Amino acid sequence: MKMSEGVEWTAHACALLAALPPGVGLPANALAEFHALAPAYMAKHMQALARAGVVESVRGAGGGYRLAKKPADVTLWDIYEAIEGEEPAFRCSEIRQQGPCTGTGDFRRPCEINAVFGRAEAAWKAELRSVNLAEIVAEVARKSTPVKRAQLTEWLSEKLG
Amino acid sequence: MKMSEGVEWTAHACALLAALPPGVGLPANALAEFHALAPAYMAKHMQALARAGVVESVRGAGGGYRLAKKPADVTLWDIYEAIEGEEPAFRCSEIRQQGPCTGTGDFRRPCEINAVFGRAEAAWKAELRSVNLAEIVAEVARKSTPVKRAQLTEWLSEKLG
DNA sequence: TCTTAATCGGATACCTTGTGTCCGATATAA
DNA sequence: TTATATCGGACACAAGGTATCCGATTAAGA
Repeated sequence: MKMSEGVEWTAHACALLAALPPGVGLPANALAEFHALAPAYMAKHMQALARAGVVESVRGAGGGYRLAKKPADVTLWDIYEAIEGEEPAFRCSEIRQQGPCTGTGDFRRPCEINAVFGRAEAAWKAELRSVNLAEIVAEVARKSTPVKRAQLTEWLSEKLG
Repeated sequence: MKMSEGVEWTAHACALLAALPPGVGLPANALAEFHALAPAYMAKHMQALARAGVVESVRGAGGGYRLAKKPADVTLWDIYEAIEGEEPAFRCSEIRQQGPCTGTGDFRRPCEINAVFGRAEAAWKAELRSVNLAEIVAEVARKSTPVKRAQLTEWLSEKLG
């Protein structure tokens, strides 16, 4: 079971956007360049985030992507869901209702195996919902260094004009 | 992010094996037939379970697959891991170390985004490890009906000779 | 106002991974 | 010893993720 690497890409991109002043954004090209990623593919992923309402897109020169909400209101779950979609990883196809021993066909009680996987995914989702972009930005900043901070300021001033 | 349906197939197959007397097994054909699944594909998945040590295989006439441990000692996580492998769904490729703002190259502190996804997967895994086959069998039996139980007995006596 | 350049958005090709099947290897039972 | 049942891995096929390009749209500047 592999998660799309688009989740990693966009999570880092959103962390960068969350570090900018409110309302300020960056074009997809810059977001890709910041982590040395394929620009066209990053652009595709940012589209998905825009469709999901995590970011807003601004077309034309000087445009780009900016967060659609406050950093504190965007969780890693929002980003995951934007890229991977709403369907759960485990899909119960009710195979218990197939085969020679299905009896009278009364299957109103939920499938136990599906129930367990459902609880597991709920726990997973809860963990992702518990962390928002503001917290991530704060944590990343805490781990940073003066040199890196200076490089970021320099790079941003170049990109934002 | 989609989980292989082999997880669902083998989870149900193991639940069936867990309901049999200790040491007794069934061939892959029978396990597939019980839920009306593709026999060849079910056989392939059972191979993976055997490699992982969840079940034991017995070749030749009268052979098949049987649980390698007591039902209470096999969790849904064991089955998941046998089919999907050990790698986590989220793979951090350390893109934070790429790009124009990587500074001095000091990245001893873990990547925050990776850390959150790691916690989420740990919670997910813990939930799957908390349920074993004995509990599933008991729960399924509780939800069953006299008609189904009779059909199962009939079917098993035919398969086990 | 018009032109130019920048940027997003969807359509398109490619490649990896999961899905599914078949046949040979092996061991049991007769 | 033979025939049969069963596993195990090698082999095709399909789907979804990866990656790119080009047209549509909009802002900035002349």
